[in-house]
Amino acid sequence: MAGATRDTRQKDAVLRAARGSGDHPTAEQIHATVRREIPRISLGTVYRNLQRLVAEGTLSLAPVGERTARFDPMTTPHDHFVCDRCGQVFDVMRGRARQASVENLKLRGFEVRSHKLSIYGSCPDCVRSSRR
Amino acid sequence: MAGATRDTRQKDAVLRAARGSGDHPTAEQIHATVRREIPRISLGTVYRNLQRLVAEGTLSLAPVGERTARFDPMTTPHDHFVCDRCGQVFDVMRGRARQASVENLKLRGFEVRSHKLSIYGSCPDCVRSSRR
DNA sequence: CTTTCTGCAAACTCTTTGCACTCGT
DNA sequence: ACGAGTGCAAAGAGTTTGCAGAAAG
Repeated sequence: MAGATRDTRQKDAVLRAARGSGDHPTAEQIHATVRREIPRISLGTVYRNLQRLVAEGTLSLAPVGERTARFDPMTTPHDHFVCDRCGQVFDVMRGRARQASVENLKLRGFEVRSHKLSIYGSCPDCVRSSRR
Repeated sequence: MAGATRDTRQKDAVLRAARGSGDHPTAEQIHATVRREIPRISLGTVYRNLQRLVAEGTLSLAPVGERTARFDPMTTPHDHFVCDRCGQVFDVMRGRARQASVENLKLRGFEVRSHKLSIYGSCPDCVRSSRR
């Protein structure tokens, strides 16, 4: 499942930029970084490679509720804290209960105001029609 | 806090359309609905009123990870299930533990594949600088 | 060699905004 | 009357795409 797309200089540079950011960069930020290495790389190419990397599971999308997509180099399951003021996104270790994550953040000096949980999968109707 | 903005025919119609949809409609869908009542209403006006209603807490934003915003007439805290196949968004009652919500959905015939938790608030740095 | 990827620029989608006018209070 | 809201059309941000040429396997 890993080698579905070709290995290009651009794709490699995009992945390294995403991983090296130590953050949850936008496509623009990744483009800016990669340009230092490949000055003529286009934003379109960055987007195409980000898509491939997400499809391959090498990157994931951070669920910040903004208009701009943010890419996440950490692919193991974890949660996120989004700061309302400065916009920074922090990784949060995942516990079984929501309450645990929240308490832990508070102890570390975060002020928690709200949270959103989205669950993904197939609804009963779609499960049924796929079995037919 | 409720009467910050004026009460117009358009705003009222937008709210009724969002509530009457029985779903998590997009701005376009709301526009289409309201047009049956106010044919000359513009999409810009729909957006402006949706913004006001969200700011007033009368509507909220459903955190589906799509590009298009979806508005949610239910303003009491709850979670969401998003079907990967048909795109429908379901409301999920909120329990203390994530596990509880997930188990409950499975019992009701949903197939759960993943979930995303985003926590919002202020990070330690911003908390500190706001107290100064 | 063939197929996929690239750079470029144009197109697209969703949302916001400036303006002159209208309506709520 | 005055300020906030409206319709319209144009602009904006973020992302996608068609194409001719370049590069990977």
